[in-house]
Amino acid sequence: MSPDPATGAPLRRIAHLDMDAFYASVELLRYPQLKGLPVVIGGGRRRLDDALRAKYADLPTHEIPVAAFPLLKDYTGRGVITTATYAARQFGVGSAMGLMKAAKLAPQAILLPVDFEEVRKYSRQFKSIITEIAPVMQDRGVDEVYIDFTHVPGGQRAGGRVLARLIQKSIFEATGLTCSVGVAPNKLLAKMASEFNKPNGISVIYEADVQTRVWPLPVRKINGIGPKAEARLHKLHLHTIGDIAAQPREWLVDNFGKSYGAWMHDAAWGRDDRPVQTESEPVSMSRETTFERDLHAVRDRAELGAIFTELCERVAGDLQRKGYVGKTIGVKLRYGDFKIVTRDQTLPEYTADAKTIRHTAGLCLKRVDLTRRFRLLGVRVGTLARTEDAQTLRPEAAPADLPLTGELF
DNA sequence: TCTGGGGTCCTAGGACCC
DNA sequence: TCTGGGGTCCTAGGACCC
Repeated sequence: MSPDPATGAPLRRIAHLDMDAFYASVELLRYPQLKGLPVVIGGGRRRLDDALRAKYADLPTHEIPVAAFPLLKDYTGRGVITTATYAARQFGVGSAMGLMKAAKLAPQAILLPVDFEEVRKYSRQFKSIITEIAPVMQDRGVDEVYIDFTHVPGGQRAGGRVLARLIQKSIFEATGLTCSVGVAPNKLLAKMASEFNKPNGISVIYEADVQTRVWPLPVRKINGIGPKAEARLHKLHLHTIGDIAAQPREWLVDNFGKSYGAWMHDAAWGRDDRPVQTESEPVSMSRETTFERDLHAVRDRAELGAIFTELCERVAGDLQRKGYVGKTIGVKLRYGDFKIVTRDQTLPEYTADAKTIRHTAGLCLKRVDLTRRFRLLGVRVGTLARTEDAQTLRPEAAPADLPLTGELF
């Protein structure tokens, strides 16, 4: 089953590779004594492990006694789980779950904060191993990629399984990290397939497998069907992907709209011709923060002003470091009831200047209801261009000498 | 003591232009 | 003189993903 017997052209073979419990696995490299134990990564506001590292500064990290690690039950504050080890998942905890809720389910689990530096280091490393073997790779965040196997030597052997194993093995030998791979005719199916055999597994599927291996799955397994669409499908008595595939396209279009309905029909039939894209330009950059307690624009003005300024400075720093400027400045608030509002404003010129961003974001803030307490504040810059391509607003041409710190309005 | 942070894409209405 | 159509930009919200 390598090339198409009719045309002789190679079969399209797309892989999706997903690092297993990536953030947690990276920590286990540093603390191998925690292997097999329930470990949860997340939070990070209280750096419980700072104390740990300070206390055992004279010991290599792998010799720190297990009993010394911070436990989930001792955590207080807002935050969610980024990743849980498979041992921790046994307790019913997993990604995106609130830490306080998780603490009730797995009080004895060890809790470590996210170490972005370390995670990014391993992310770069595993991706460069992949591109050395198979150059057509698309980034999908820190721990996932799509890879086009179609024209890679050996990419057709056993439907891609041989190449998948080579990549898996190369990553493990270089880093000690495992991953799961799905190989399929397209990205949509590859993404599903990579979940079939986790962790450290490989799953190969063909077009002809859609009926037997994909149709029995719940609708949520389609990447792009989230909780809202799932609920609507359930109301229409559609529970499996096969249930969707059995509906006429027009019926789906009538119920879900021209674009989403048609896409859903294609997805249920395993059809997807999106290319693996090796390059992409960012659309926006943002920074946001959730406060330890809900804040009020008037009563907590000084604190909010400082946070606001810092968010603007960080976005500006991100833009400058990465060589971008933007034209649309916006703010985001999340109220105590979790309702989100956004306001934005487009400038006549591009900028990456903290003061200009701060001033414009401040104008946006004036347009939202600030009488209610809120839990999150964010600053966003969109409509980006590379600095060297853009006609930018020079900082000294920005509205001068406005109160830019400690002042929200 | 529910519910992070950084993104993308889509929709939809109004402004504005030809 | 009774109501064109297309196109683009801007803004706000929402779904979804990792």
